[in-house]
Amino acid sequence: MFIGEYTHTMDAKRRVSLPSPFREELDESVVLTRGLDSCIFLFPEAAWQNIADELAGLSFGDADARGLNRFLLSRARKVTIDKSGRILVPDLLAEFADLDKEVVFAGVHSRIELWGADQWKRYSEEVESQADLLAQTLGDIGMI
Amino acid sequence: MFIGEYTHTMDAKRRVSLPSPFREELDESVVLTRGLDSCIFLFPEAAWQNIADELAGLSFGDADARGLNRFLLSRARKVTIDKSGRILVPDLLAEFADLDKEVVFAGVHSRIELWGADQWKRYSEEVESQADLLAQTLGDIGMI
DNA sequence: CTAATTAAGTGGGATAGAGTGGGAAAAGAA
DNA sequence: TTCTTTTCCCACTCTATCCCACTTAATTAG
Repeated sequence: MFIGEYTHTMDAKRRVSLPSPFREELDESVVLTRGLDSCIFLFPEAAWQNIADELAGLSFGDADARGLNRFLLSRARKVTIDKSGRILVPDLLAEFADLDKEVVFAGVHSRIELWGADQWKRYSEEVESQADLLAQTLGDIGMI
Repeated sequence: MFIGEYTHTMDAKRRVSLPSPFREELDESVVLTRGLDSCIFLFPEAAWQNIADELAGLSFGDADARGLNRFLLSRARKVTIDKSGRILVPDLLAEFADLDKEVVFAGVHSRIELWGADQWKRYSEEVESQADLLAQTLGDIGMI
């Protein structure tokens, strides 16, 4: 379970350090894939395996299922964590999420999301502006 | 298990490099055959053997089974990976999948699919346009 | 409290390997 | 033979990867 928000810089070689609190829960490789709202999802390898298994269970004969399998699997990448705790962001994904220097790591349940700093800021503001909806949800889950 | 999308160029001799992450999981030869949705399926030799066995087990009297057999088996070709990690795409298959310069390799579970860049782009957009089905499935498989 | 030590985050250089193109030898086809 | 296709080899470019070093912050020792 990943929580917290960290900002790190991606260098010219598209390397970024993983926040050290997250690193402790990860093995030597992780899976990156396209998420929703132009962010990247990062899964521990084991968690990804579960997702892949679910997908494999969809019918091969069904054209929609084939499409989803292609869509979700092809956009994923397994990347290894180097000796100094960094990953190399594949350029297709960096482009998709519009990452440049500043990368925000956000822990969300079983996954970590990678956002470009600008997009993250804009998205956060948008969510905060829907304060009453937020309050409603917090109430529903018994947090306040 | 193959994941990821890679674009490589096929030269005038119809040679294409296999993406190096895939190469690690392959022996010196692979099997190419006609796939569904006008792409080429690439299987590791061992996996192909299982598929061929499965197909052989299908009822011979069933017209659909015979059709599928012919479709998948008749144009299957075993090709060897050369010293620099390339394969030579048989021209019948290249023609079938309408490959020209840009070839997209898509890892989908136990197989790798080869697409012409244009067809891949068109197909991806089509899948992406089904946003509600996509969101539904993401939820179902526990990705979000 | 200060000095020494460790770990985290960042940057750069060097090397090995991936991806690509082309030429020449070898094998078939006409 | 002659022409084409395949196979093998070499070479070039670019990028990923490895290794080392610097900085800052946090931790520990004296």
